Amino acid sequence: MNRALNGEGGPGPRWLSDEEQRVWRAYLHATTLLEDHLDRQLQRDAGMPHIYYGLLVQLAQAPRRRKRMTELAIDAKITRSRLSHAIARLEKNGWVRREDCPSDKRGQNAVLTDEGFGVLERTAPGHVEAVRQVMFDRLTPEQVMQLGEIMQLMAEGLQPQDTGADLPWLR
Amino acid sequence: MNRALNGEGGPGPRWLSDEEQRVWRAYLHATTLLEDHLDRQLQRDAGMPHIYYGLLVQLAQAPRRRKRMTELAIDAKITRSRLSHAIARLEKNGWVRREDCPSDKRGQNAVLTDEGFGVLERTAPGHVEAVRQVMFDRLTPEQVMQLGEIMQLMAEGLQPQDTGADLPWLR
DNA sequence: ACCCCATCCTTGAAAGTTGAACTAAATGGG
DNA sequence: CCCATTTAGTTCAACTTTCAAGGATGGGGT
Repeated sequence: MNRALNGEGGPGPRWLSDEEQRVWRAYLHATTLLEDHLDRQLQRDAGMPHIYYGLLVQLAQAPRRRKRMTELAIDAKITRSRLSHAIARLEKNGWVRREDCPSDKRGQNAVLTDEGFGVLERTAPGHVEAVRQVMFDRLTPEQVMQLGEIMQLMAEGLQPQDTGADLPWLR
Repeated sequence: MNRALNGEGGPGPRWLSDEEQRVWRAYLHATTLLEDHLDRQLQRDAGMPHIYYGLLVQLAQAPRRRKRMTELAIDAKITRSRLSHAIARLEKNGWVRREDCPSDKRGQNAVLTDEGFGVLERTAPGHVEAVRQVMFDRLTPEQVMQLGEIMQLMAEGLQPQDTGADLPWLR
């Protein structure tokens, strides 16, 4: 990441060009500021961090406002462990409750309560406005499209996948 | 964020269009996957999370490999409190040490040790490679340029600034 | 000199996250 | 039917982050 660290003469790492460094820094700068901004906005207006809010949104969109824990974890891109803690907290708030899964006795459903839905109804407009102010009100429609494509491409390189090393069926 | 939450008839919140929702989700998806990816990569290869690595990079780039705590906190976009804890941890690792600021007895400099610099030398290539694989190897030069501009614009809407409310000189 | 207040940084407790270990239940081949 | 394996979810300990409070120094006005 830093040219000053380059001190050898081999084929060496492919350092970033000045332009690439500039873009990478802009990316880090913007994404961290935005995440901090949304975390504060939601902590203030909804009493929970962004990721917890996202869990409620997922549940609100799910059929019958409920979802299996593992599925929810995958959709929200968090570990099952983290989800366990998060749901425990949301349960204390009365916004979510747990429910045994009828078809699989190991399973749990997280269910959005009416109170939880109410919180979303009250806070979603402010949240959307915050997102809009930072992203969509500042970009041209063309840039929005470009951003969508770029993020799509980056995500494709990050799909939870094997590293390619040490796969049993390759040994 | 969710049309299903819209239940009133007033002027109402400006919900996101389908296209905007798609882009927003792609953004969240890609940025969280990337941050997780880099955190794991660095935790594995360098024994610290991405943000701590960033602190070492800042110090490596600073004159005499040292920086005032507050300045470092601002550059790394974290609170002073968080920085205090982080530097304490890096100090335990022997990668950073604290130094009283000669000109201001309240001040502290964080100084990158030779060991800390060594860690960077060893791990920077792998980190750059990780960044490259996800971002620069997957985007066209034009997309890289577009991303830079977009991130620049978004950051401008997020500069640590007043909310516009309760400014003393407006009362 | 003195006082007031801003700035610099740290601290401690509470909240959140992580990764590994663990329990329970489902699954599938002998 | 049995046992080994896999899957679902929780729990524990270690670590990180946040928030509010606090101690110390600097600086400007009087």
